[in-house]
Parts: sequence; structure tokens; C-alpha cells
Amino acid sequence: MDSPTTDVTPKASISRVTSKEVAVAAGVHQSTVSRALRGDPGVADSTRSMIKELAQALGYVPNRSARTLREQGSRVVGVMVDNLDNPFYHLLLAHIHRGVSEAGYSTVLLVDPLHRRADFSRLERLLDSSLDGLVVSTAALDSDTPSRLVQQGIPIVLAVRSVPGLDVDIVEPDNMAAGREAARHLSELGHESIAVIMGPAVVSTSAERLRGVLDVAGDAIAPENIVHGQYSHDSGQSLLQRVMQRKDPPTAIIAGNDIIAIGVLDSARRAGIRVPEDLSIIGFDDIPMSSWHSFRLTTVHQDVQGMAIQAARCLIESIQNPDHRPAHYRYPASLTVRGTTAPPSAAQPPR
Amino acid sequence: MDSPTTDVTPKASISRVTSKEVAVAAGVHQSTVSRALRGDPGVADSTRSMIKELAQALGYVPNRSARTLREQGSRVVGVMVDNLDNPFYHLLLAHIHRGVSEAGYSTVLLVDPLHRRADFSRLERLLDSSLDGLVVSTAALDSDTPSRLVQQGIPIVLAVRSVPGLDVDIVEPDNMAAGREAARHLSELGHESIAVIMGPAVVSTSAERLRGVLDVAGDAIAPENIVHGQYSHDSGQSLLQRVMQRKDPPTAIIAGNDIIAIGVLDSARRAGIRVPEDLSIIGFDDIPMSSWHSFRLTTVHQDVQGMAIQAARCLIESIQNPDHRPAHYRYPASLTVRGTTAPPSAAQPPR
DNA sequence: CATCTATGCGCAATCGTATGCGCAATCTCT
DNA sequence: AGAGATTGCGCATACGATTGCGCATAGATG
Repeated sequence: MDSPTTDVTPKASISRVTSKEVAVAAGVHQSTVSRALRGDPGVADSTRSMIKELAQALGYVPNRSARTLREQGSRVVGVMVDNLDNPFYHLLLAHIHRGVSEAGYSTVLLVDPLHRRADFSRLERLLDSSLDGLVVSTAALDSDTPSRLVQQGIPIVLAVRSVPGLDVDIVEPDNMAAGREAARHLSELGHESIAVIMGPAVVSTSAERLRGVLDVAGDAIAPENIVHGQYSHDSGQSLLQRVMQRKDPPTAIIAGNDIIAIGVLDSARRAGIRVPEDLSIIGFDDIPMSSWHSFRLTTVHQDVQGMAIQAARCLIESIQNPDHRPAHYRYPASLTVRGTTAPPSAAQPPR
Repeated sequence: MDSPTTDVTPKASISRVTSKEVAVAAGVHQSTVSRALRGDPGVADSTRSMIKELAQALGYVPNRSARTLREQGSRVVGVMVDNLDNPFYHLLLAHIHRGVSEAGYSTVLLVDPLHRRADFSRLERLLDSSLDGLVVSTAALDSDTPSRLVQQGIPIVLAVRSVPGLDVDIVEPDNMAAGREAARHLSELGHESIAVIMGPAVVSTSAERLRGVLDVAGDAIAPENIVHGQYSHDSGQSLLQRVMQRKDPPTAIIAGNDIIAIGVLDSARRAGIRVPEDLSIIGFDDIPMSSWHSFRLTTVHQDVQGMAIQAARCLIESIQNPDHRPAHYRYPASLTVRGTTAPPSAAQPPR
């Protein structure tokens, strides 16, 4: 396997049985097989059942590529995410799946790690026209992938992430409002020194949540207490260490999402920092894990289901109606207070 | 807030541009366009670059279905899992993706919830021939889906789950050995009353791990202390409650996998049961989450990467070589002791 | 019994791409 | 300069399924 990519031409390893072969076996024309199996009325019942049995026996399965080519559509849509580790996407996927299923569409999932750009071309090639549409939930602000896809003529919907200057449906949380909610909660508790541990700066959720936070609590946040990393547990864990090493450590952390927040929480516990007595932590998304007893994370809830269903609706609509006019949907955020936020302790713990 | 953007450019009805249209624009035959773009030597350099520019400008993208139909292969493989919530699969996926990428294949992910059988038909239809192969990591022991797929002539590999009586490649952990490891660890610590909280009984990993456990520690496990549920946090959480309500609650829990184990751990903490002092917990898989500071779960490690790479290799091999003879690979298990197991408190001096 | 209609099925074109083959134009060499 | 070798491109077909159209056969009707 360490040999360089030898260009082996893709070859059908197995001879699949075609409708023509069924036709020969049945003693009818191939078109009759097609009609019989598709339920066309112009076939005698006796012929139809005979063909059906024969097809079954021979293990006939229609070739999807041929059908797609002929029917100009596959009735399969893709959902593209950059990350499987964030459970937020699992719900999103499940609900998008449900939504498009009702319209008779199937779903495949494309995973496209942000950091591995080299895979983009392969992904794009994959899509071109075997998919009828695509929900993209992965685009960095500076990515041109969505626009390339749009140019290819594939209906797409941007979910949870947004990219400016694109004439497509966008379904996203109201990130700025969410950021404001988080900041207001901490302010009202009395925190005056807050650090923000965000995800990648190029992702819309990060940038907008941060703006909302600064809107409300800008005064409590020193510029060096704003740090960016990945949307991951590891990232939250290591960035907390960095932030707490400063001379005046903050009394509260706003994390870019719940995964980061949980990393922060783990990191704090490991360092012997008490949460929420010594340090308050708040996240975004309200993934199921956040309510687990070991975490009980305060967070800003997002309506995943609502967004997923809307995204599915938009996608189906823009597939079926060429005159569909793209719209921009924003979903409100709501604070969910659990056990990781509290007023700052009166006396700063001397260390 | 969520007002649709009013000023929308009328969506240009997108007709996908074909190689023939490019040919007309370039003043050559369609076949020349195809050759030029595919790098066929029989095209003059000047013609080639002219066509390339034109194709670019027109936004030409080859139709995948047509190409697949013509080339008898799509160079796309699928990975089918029943569940996205188990991070174990994320690594599996990532490594399978890497493996098949090296051979020039792309990956799509099919999610097929065990409990929603109705979706099966749609999934099968989805596959038929737009995929060159499939890694199945979802089959219940009694499922006939894999055999149906085999009958359709799609090369498949079973990963991490197995189904008896199928002439395909199987790559799985040595579940019985893993079960024995877990049981031996608890026995050596002195536990004499153990409960087993497993996943669905119909899944091979569950059945086999249980058999391994009973092999070693059958005497310590009362029949009513063997329970089955889902591979989920919720399931672990609620099943622990049920198990601990009995008259003689066990001093240790063997969970079907790490997700269940963490559910058990959360449940124990919520009930005020100290872990590991009052209750030892052990899981399987060693997912990344298990090493988080909040859990520090003792578990039986599985070589995900090794299995994923082997599965990828097998799949590619059986796609490219029609005479491929299926094999059965078993990967060893190794105990990873962390903080959730200890001798039962009665046998241990107070700390 | 002849004519009309409905029914059942075959013929052939089509979707977009890839490719073997053949013909024409250009180039090479004596 | 003429014959052969080479190059560049068009023609036609195949991949497998769907579908409009038309023809034949059966049954119905006067």
C-alpha cells in the first residue's frame, strides 16, 4: 500500500444483472420490464407478476446512475459538516434526515474537515450531479466552496454557518443575540473580568457570538483575554490553562460552544479550580451532554430542531421550484442556567 | 429578525452545462471536449487550453451519473453506521476515510438507526449502484441487509460488527477476549457481585463481550444482574438505577461500551454513590471522552485505527480484485486502568 | 362478418460521458 | 516532390433505464 497512487481504472468487479437480462429471461422486451417494475398501467397483470418474480429471483436492482441520468435527478441530498465530534450536528442531521425523508429524499453525509482543505476537490467531484441538493454546515467565512457549488447549479442551503454575499437560503441561530445573552448573564452575576475562549475565527458562529459578547460586556474583557482555537474539548482544555496563567485571571469564561466549555470545565477541575465558586463557565448550543450530571453546564440554548426542519424545507423547496427565492432565517437564543455559573467569590482566591 | 431578504436577484434558472454545449461554443466535437479535459494525448495543446478555458468560463462540470454509467464505477464508497452518538465511530470513520482516500476513493456516510427499520429500503435503494463499495458497521445479528447487499453484487466489508454465515470480509475486535479482560480485572480486585449493563442483545459486540465476561466471572454475576438496553448514555443511566434498587446491589458494573459506562457513572454520582469506592465501573472501546478528567474511566481499549485501516484495505481490494477471498480479522483488546475501578470497599481500609 | 376500440407490448430516442476507429491534414525523409 | 508516418479531430456507439409513439392482437359492437 506504500506504492504511489497507481491509476487503476475503476472496473465493475461484479457483473450486475440488468433489466435487459431480466427481459431476455422473461421473453419480453426490456422496456416492458421497466414498465412492469415501475407500475406502469400499460402492462398486463400476468406479465407484471411474472416479471416481478423473475427480477426478484435474478436479484435485479435498477442501476441508479442510469436512472439518475435519465430522470435528471437522484432524489438524494447531501449534508456536509466539518466535524462529527460536536453532538450538535447529530441532532441537526437527524432532523434534516427526517425532514427530507418526508419528501421522499434520502440523505448522505459528507464530512469535510476544515483543516484538511486538500479533500475539497474530491468532495466537490463527488457531488457534482449525483446529488440533487446539499445542506452545507461547514463553510468558513472565507471559503469559496459554497459559491463554487452554487455556480455548478446545485441547490444548497447554508445551515448554522453563514457565508456573506451568497444568494442562497441561510438558516442560522441569532449568534449575536446569543452572545449578548451569555454576556448579560455573567454581567448580572457581577463578573468584571471575563475571558472568551472561541472556536476558529473564520467561522461565522465564532465571529458573531464574540461580537454579541463584546456588545454587552466589552468593558469586562481585556483584549488578551480573547483567544481563538478549535471547536474541541482539547482546545478548551489547553486554552484555559493559557488564560489562567495571566496575572489577573478572569472570574468567568465564555466558551465558543459547549464542547469547548466542557474542555474548560475539565481543565479547571484538573487544576483544582472550583466551578462555579472560583470560576464561572458558560457555553453555547445546549448539546445533550451539557445536561449530564457530571457537567450541568450553563449554556445558551439553540433551537436545533427548528433550524434543521427549516433547512430541509428550504432545500426541498429550492430543488422542486426553480424560481425559489432564497431567504435568511435567524433563530432566537435562550439562556439555560445550570450549575457552572455563580457570582464571583468576594475574595479573590490568593494563589 | 427573520424577515426574508426582500431584495433578491431573480435566480437564473440554472441549466447544467454539458460537454456538448462546451463543444458547440468551442467549435469542436463533444468527444474532443471530453478528451481535452481528461488529458487524452490525442488533442493539440492549443485546442486543449482553449477548451479548458471555455469549460471553466461556462462553468462546466462533468455529470457524475453519466460518467459512472459509462465507466462502470463511481469511485465512491459508503460507510454505514447506526449511530453517530458513539465517538468510537468518529475515529473509525476518519481512518476509513483516510485509507480509501489514498486509493483515490471518496467517502459518504449513511446513518441507519437500528430502531427505524422503515428506512432500510430507502437506504438500499440509495446504494444500489452509485457506490462502488460499502463498509457496514451497523448490522444486528439477525439483519438480512448485509446479505441482500451482497446479493446485489456490491463489495462490502463488515467492520466492528459481525453477522454469521456471510462470505465477506469481517474486521472486528476480539470481543470475547475483551470481555474476559474486563471480568478478570474486576475479579482480581476482589469483586464478587457484578452487574452487566449491555447494549442491544442482537448486536454481535454485546453478545460476545457478555460471553467473555461470563467465561471468567460467571460466578459473580446473578442472572438478574445482566440487563440489556441501548448503546447510549441515557440507557446506562436508567439501567443503573434499576440494578441498584435490588436487595444486594453489586459492587461493580461492566458496561457494554464507554457511552453506557459514562451514563452509569453520571447516574451513580447523581445518586450519591461514590466511584470507585462504593462502585467500580468499567467500559469498552476507550473512546477519547473516557480519558477526560471528569470521567477517567477504566476501560478495555480497542485498536480502532488498526481496524479502520484494515477495513479500508479489504474494501478497496475486493472492489479492484474480483477474485478477492474474504477473510476474518480479529483485533486484540487491552485493559486501560484509570480511576473508576478499585477493590470493593468492604475489603479495603477506609481512606 | 366487418369495423372499431382498447389493451399489451416492442421500437427507438434520450440522458451525458468516454473511447475505438477511421479519415484528413500536416510533417518527415529520401 | 511524392510516399509514408504522424498528428488531430469527428463519427458512432455503448453504458442502463425511462418513455412517447405506433403496431398488432384481442374483444366488443352493429
